[in-house]
Amino acid sequence: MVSGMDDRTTRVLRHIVEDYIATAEPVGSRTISKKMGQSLSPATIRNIMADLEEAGFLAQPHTSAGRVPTGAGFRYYIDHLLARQSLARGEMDQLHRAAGEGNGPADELVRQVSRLLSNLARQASVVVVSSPEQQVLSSVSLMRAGVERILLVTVMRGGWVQHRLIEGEPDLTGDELERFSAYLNELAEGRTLLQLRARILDELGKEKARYDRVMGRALAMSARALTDTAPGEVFIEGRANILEQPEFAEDVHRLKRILRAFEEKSVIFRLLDRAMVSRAIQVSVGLENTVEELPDISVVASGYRQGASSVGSIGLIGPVRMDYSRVIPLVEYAASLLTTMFEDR
Amino acid sequence: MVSGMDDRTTRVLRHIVEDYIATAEPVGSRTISKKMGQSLSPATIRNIMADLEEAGFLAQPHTSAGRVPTGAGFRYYIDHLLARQSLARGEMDQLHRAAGEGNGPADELVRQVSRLLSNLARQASVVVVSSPEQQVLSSVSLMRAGVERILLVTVMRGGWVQHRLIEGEPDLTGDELERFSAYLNELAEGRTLLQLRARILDELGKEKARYDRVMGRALAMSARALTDTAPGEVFIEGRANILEQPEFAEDVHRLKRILRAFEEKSVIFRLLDRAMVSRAIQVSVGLENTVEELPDISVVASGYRQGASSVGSIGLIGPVRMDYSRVIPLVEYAASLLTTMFEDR
DNA sequence: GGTTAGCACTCTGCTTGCCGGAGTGCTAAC
DNA sequence: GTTAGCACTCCGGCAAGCAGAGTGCTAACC
Repeated sequence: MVSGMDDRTTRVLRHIVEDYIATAEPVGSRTISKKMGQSLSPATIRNIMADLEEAGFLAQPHTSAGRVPTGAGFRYYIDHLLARQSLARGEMDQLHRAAGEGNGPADELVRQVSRLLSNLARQASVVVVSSPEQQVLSSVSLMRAGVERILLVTVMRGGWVQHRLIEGEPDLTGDELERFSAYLNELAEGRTLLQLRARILDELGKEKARYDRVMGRALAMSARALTDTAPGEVFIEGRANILEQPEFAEDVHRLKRILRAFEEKSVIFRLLDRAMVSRAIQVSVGLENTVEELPDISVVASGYRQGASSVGSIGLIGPVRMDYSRVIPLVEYAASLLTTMFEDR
Repeated sequence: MVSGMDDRTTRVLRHIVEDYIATAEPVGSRTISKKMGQSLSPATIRNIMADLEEAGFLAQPHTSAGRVPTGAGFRYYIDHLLARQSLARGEMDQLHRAAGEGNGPADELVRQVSRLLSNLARQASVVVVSSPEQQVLSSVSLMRAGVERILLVTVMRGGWVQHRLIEGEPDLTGDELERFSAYLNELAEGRTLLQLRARILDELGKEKARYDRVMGRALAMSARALTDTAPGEVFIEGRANILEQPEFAEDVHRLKRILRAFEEKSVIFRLLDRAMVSRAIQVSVGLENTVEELPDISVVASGYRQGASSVGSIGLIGPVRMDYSRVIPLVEYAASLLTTMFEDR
């Protein structure tokens, strides 16, 4: 039945969804009839609407209101009926420029792009960066950070920087730190964080035999620091855009739920993780998304890569009633932009 | 006139403000009469209220509503009538524990404390960290960060870590980087970022004479990197608490304004900078605060120090109707906690 | 002379009832 | 299969009415 809808029916569905996206109001048969050039009368449209409602694509808020697309309606629209708008030249340029301005470390880059994406789409934008464990190291350094405190700084190939504090470690001299940093760098050469850890543990066995006390201690300490894994990062920009959407502006409760979610990294991770693994853009509509607390929002997200491996994803979070035809190309472009930016890093 | 208010009048004002803080509703003469143990009849209270209104401390939303404190009313209350609640043992412990958990670099510490402060106060919490230029360096390191990219990492005494990317610099060998890092560290010893910059420029002259090309280039590069100053940081936690307050939950426009402000670092800086320089806690009520876009919010903030110098401030942002008796000690305690935490770093 | 009881007055918020508009579903005719 | 016509439903807005809360004023009280 679903796949068996005839062309006319799907055209009606498309118009309903698009009108609803534009107005946020239930749409009636009259409106659609006009929109379709009066080739069909309102009465006919009503019949078709009844069919669509039966099939689960539309719903009526109450007897004599117009129809509103259901989650399934949106889903069908996105999968089969969506006519993508191509990006305006200007928007592409803006995004490019934003990426250019993010010329600090990787997080700056990502933040700039996210911020602009959020502005262009008038939605809240989210970027997640997966834990960099699988990424290849560019360099490592041990730095003094106060009394009995040492900072282990790791820089990944893409430009991600992390630091972990090692506390309560009796002071090493500057020389020793330098010597050991150099040594660590050798070990790290071309390896991922994970591999480095293994390598260190390996080395630790040998080193012990060689009775170099300082080296031994330093190795043990690094191994320890590299064990508590950093969880990855989340950047959210344009939260205020949420209020641009009438569905949130009116309902304080929903608003509170979504703002709370923004404060929980783990929730955001769960929302975007599907996009992270897949290569194509992901659109989760309402109940489909994996987070029980937020059954009434949509997430449009796409992973970005560095070389062959996915390192994170970028996307938009908003009401189910989103302008997908515009928003999907935007997110795709932003993701591909990040991918190319990371390419030559 | 202001200072000439008799005891009875100020007691009435106090009760009105406190009742209003508790209920967010205009308060009437009857309520106050009861609250004061019926020692005065509602009619008398009404006379006093009329006086207070004339003096500018109260206002009436409309003829037959109760009274609401004005900004001036709150100000007077805070300055003269406030009975501070002492913190509950449990709250102090919680804050302590949060500080203990923030055992990563300084930003972790600050973020944890801010987050808990926000929870305890049920308001949005903000921390600003002033630009670390004036802080004393603990160590410096140059790290490879990809092709023709070098990362300059600086660690301050308090545990603040910064990194700047230097781009388009022809590659130095690992050895050269290490050698130069060591050299930079020597120069940095006990100096602030600002002083280091001066020292480098100084050295640059001499070095040129010595014809060490690598050192010269490295010095020039570092000087360049240290010139574009990082602006300091802002952490905001508990945004969702804003919605706990009826004054914001009802008025979408105000809500939007404040959420937008949260996305602009510079606005937050302006809001908290008075607290940063002063040593005592600062309470700005409504129109008093320096940011035109937000005339109807209050900021309670206090600077925290590291040793003798102020390095930032922590505070709460919320409606003018805040529970100051509770919130002021909380902020004070949080600030002093940060100060002591940074003491032994 | 300050304090208070009493009272008329005002304003809000809630409820009720009513009406027009929008939209539907059904039926019968095309 | 399509459509015109019509009865029906529901919402939103508006006005009227009413109870409740609170005030200001006046006159009496201690």
